[in-house]
Amino acid sequence: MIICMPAPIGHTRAQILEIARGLLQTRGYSGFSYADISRELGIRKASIHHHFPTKENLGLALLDLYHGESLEAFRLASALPAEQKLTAYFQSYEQILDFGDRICPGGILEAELNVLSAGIQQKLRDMVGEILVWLEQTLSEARDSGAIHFNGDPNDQALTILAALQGGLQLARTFDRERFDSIVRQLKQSIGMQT
Amino acid sequence: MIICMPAPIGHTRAQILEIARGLLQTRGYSGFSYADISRELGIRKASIHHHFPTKENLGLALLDLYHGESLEAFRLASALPAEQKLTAYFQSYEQILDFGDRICPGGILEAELNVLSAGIQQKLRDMVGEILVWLEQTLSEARDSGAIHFNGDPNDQALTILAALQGGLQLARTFDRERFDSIVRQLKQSIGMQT
DNA sequence: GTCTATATCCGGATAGAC
DNA sequence: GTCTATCCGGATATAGAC
Repeated sequence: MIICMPAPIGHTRAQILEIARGLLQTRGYSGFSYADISRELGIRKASIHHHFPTKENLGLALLDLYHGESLEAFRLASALPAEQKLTAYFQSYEQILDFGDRICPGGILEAELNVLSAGIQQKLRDMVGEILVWLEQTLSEARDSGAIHFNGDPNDQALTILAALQGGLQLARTFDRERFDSIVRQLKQSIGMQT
Repeated sequence: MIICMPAPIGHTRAQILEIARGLLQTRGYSGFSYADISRELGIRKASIHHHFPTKENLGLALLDLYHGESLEAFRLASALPAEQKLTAYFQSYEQILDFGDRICPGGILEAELNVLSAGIQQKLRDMVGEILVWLEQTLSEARDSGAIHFNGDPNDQALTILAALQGGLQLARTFDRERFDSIVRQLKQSIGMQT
């Protein structure tokens, strides 16, 4: 006897977020629509509005998702020595390229900043700000332990690395993946990290 | 006796391009419309279509404008010693921030790559590709002359610097200008360039 | 070169039946 | 939770008068 399996609670919501994430990272915030999600998921636009009444709701939920994943990654890395934390950090950007046409969500939202609602802008700032703090602390920690070497302010280093990775993904998609590998190689070398 | 002064030939066209440039760099390609230009310039949308029949025409013309300015900057710098060429290059990014809310056109178009027509994508690649070649050559030249010092491939350095400046403008607009100054300081230090 | 007027399409959003 | 149907506004684009 076969019992009809109801979809898990929140399953559709999660699917919408997964599809929207891909669209955001490939086409940008103003570059995707409810119709795009509808087509990919096979349900009507109105059904998507049931889960996310407005596009701003959807955008904020996406940022919550990214933020949660970011915190989880920091938690998982927290037990590792600082140098391995940095390795994992670089890898997280490399993985974005494995999905083909994606770039990092922070980069695309920063590029579109002025067309985003104030609420989304603020969440973006909060999230990227946290990543910068984590990176700065991790760079300090790694330098103190002797695992890496650089002169100057760890804050400057963190900003430069984040900016270069973010811009690097954009360049890689415009040209080819090798350009991103070059940038990672160069960044690691500049802080004396073995590749 | 006052004679009515006709607008110079091509004057309106130039004004449209100037306004569109500002809109592109603040709101992105899909973030601005003919209505925005119409409002700022004080002529009707249909009149703008007379000068640029389609938005793709306008986008291509903007890229031609940027490309021409880039070539002119290289020409002007060509007589300078390599270190001063690099100084001028960094300054050209700093100047973008003086306009307030702008970021670099290459960065924003790369972020929006997948919503651009094939023609615009190609022109973008051509232009950014030329800048990367110029930067790589200038870095080699400056290193050979002893003005700067770095290990590794000048191609990797050029990519990293371009990516960091591009990403740096996006970060600066999201947070504050000081972050961009930090990145420039860090980049200069990493190639042993005095600030 | 600029205008009015209009066509067409698309995006976000809502009402109400099932 | 999903559907059909519909609204509204905005965006690109065209026709044709001045």
